[in-house]
Amino acid sequence: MPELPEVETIVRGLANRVIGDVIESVWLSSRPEPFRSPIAEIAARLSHARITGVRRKGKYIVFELENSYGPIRHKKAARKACAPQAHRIEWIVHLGMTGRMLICSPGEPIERHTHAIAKLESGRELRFVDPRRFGRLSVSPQGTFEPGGSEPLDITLDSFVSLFHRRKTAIKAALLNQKLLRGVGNIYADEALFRAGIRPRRQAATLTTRELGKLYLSLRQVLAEAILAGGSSIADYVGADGEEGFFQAEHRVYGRQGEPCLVCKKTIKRVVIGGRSSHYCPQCQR
DNA sequence: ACTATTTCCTGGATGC
DNA sequence: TGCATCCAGGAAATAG
Repeated sequence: MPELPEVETIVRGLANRVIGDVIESVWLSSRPEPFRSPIAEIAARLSHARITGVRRKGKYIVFELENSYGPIRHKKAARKACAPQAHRIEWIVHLGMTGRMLICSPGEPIERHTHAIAKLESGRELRFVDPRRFGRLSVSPQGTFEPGGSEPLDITLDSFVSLFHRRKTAIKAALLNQKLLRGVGNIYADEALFRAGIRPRRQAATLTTRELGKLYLSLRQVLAEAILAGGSSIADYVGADGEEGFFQAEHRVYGRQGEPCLVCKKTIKRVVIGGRSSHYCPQCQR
């Protein structure tokens, strides 16, 4: 499941290979689930667009595009604001659980569950494949796409503390809430809580400032380490190049229920919080 | 304004 | 072997 470090890895891989390339044509599947903009609009905006950048926002991949058509005309909003940057748009992709953005040569067989193919001038193809169709794909005028929440690697300690210190929910649920922090998913929430010595069920508001400080550092540390390792690859996830990250070897609690804690040897537990499996050490986490 | 629950999806694992 | 059932989970929608 691609979370912040995986998406960051994918984005870096994509940026190296598609920036400057031009989308010649686009094919979109007739299954509408992944598409969050009208199919005709996606096709029109992507076709003949030059890819000028690829960025990550939370768990979203943002392709920055320049095309020769006019601005996207959304109902009433931003009509005047569009004028000066009329040709700049963003192609937004969320990989959901099982989504992958592949760079392929045209001869490669089309995988089952391929929902979008962008043919590039360089002769390669960008393919969006997603068996479970939890992934999302849309286009929007540049600068208008703004998922809620703060980037965990940019937020200050003070802002981080103020996000959580009054929350009534379990800290695990709060970490997964994308309106607070964006990009943190199940794996890194569990790993950060383990490193901080905090049980996932603890109500956020009961955490001391000291504990929140520890969590802040733990989260940033685990995300940074995972990015350096190229992300985790579990079952469905493979990077843009098709290579796998290797951070999963560093997981200390995620998926290790029943196994001994690497620190104290107590058995790692698995519980469900807010419908999400949560893994923790009953000895090291309080 | 929050919080909790449900929904969407398929393939792999499990059990009989 | 075959078939049914369960489970994984991000985020939007819905309900409380």
